[in-house]
Amino acid sequence: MAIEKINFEDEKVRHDFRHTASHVMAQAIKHIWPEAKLAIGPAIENGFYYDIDLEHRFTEEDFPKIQKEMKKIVQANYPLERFELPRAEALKWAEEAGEPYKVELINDLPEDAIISFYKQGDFTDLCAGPHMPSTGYIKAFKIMSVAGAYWRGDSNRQMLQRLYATAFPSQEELDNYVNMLEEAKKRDHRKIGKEMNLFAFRDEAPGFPFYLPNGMILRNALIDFWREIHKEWGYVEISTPQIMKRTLWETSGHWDHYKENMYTTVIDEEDYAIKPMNCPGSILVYDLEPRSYRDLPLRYGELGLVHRHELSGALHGMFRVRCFTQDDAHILLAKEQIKDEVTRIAQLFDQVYNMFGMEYTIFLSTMPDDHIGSEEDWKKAEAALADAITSIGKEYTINPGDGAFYGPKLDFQLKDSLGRTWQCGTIQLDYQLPGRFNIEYTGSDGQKHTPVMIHRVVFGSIERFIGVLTEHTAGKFPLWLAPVQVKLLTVTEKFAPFAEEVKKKLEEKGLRVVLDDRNEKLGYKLREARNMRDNYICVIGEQEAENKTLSVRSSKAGELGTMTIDAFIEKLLKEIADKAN
RNA sequence: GCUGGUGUGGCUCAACGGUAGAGCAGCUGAUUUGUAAUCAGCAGGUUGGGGGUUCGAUUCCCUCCACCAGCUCCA
Repeated sequence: MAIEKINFEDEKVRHDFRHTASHVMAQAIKHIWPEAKLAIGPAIENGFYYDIDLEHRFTEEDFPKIQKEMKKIVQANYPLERFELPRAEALKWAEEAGEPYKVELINDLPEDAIISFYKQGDFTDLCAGPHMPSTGYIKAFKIMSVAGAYWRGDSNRQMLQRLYATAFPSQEELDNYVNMLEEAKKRDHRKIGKEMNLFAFRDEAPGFPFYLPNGMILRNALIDFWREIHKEWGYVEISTPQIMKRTLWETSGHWDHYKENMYTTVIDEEDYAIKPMNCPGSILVYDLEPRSYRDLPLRYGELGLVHRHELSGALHGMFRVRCFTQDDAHILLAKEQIKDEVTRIAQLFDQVYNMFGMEYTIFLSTMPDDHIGSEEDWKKAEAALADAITSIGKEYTINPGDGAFYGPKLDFQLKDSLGRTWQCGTIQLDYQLPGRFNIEYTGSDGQKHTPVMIHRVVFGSIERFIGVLTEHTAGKFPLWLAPVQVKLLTVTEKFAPFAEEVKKKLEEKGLRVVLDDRNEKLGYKLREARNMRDNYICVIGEQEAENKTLSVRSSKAGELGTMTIDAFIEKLLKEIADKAN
């Protein structure tokens, strides 16, 4: 069977290709361990996997053996033959093949379903398809890892083991992919955070980050910017308590719906909870005085520190922590104002994300099955969100039924420099909370009305955003965020006095400068500064001291040659003012 | 929380039943150096915590903790 050229750019082709590869892996496994019970083997974003029972425990040592067998199957170039069976016969097949998971899958198919199989050589698998015409297409593949997974994604059901792998039409493409993974590993924010002294974790506080001096500079710069831009867009800033009474959380519904994730305490024999979300606090502030339609929309910004008891296995550096600061805002407004307000928020988001040089995609999550409120209100709200996005010329993808029980939402996924995506911003409409707290405003008609609430975050959380930025920039932060903006290196100790002078001059302009005048060779100090990703490195020696200049090197642009101190300052101040990447 | 893996000085790693070793970082001394590691010396560890097996445990077993890869969940 001839192998034709395929268009791997096409998502559908990629899917069929990797789906076929998963069958090749399954066949190889059955060759080596005929007793292995197969569950499912779908194509995923960067490859494919197959879930298998725990009878034979796979380890990395098995990978070469499986890959060798896969190679044989690929070389045999078996055609993939599709055939269909009626339900009873399909069940008989699965039982005779000794595949209990397949039996369950067939049983769960609708009565009238067409049950299809794919056969390649001596291996047949239940599968909807489609596939490549033959196994020979799978030129390059690699088993990546083995991990646990629940049967049918249900944590109450038995554990299976999942073999992750990837496949490409050529060895070169596989190599590129593996290189990308290595690059991603080098950018791991946990590693960079340690190297650059940004943040730390300790066994004494799992999931609770410590900010180190350098990380604090970055964090504060980010927060200063956040305050600036929110002031521009008409927000006022508030701060609400960390700990509030149980009764409040009962009113808000968190005590019923979110208790597992809440830290609680007892004060004077009364139950209290540490806030997992900021919204009830904002409501209490709103409710301090009577409100008029003239006050709306009322935009309460809050850098709220929240605590959530996340499962220990879910913790992941700064991406997933147990206490974090949301760059939150709660906007109280009239129903009619939703579209305009969401448009404004989306514009603010756009401004922020563009500034960091990050592209993003928007998802609209619609009404879930367990929703509250009328279907009509939901439809209107979803339409308002959708309109807001199209009105600023953006597109969105619908995630059906993925909204929160209290309202639909827009999620903003940022794309980093390696093409990975991160959920950061979200805009959630909430029809529920204002009613639960009985807050209202007086309309122009003199009647009382219940406002709608919008919850929204731009960064998501300061912690996650710092993690994303670290990986996006590989630690070479934009100058305005960089902990060390300028590192001065003396060639010998003789030039320390001039270096001190330079340092003072730069610091007077508000620049963050570190002077390294240790008695070490220049190459040594330079290497250290580069490893620390210090933004601008200036060498100060005989030449420079004599001419009052600096020899400048940028971590992003490389050697910049010699320039006067004033020219250097001007360049940096402009870069900071522009918030350039 | 579940499955699997890992845990050795500040960092990166070695030894794997028989008194724990290296490089870097640190300290001291010499060197005064021009764009990615100058040389020498010194110091630093009850091998994550607890328990067990053994004449003897970093090594084997149990348990707890933390981390890593996933699952589930999510900012």
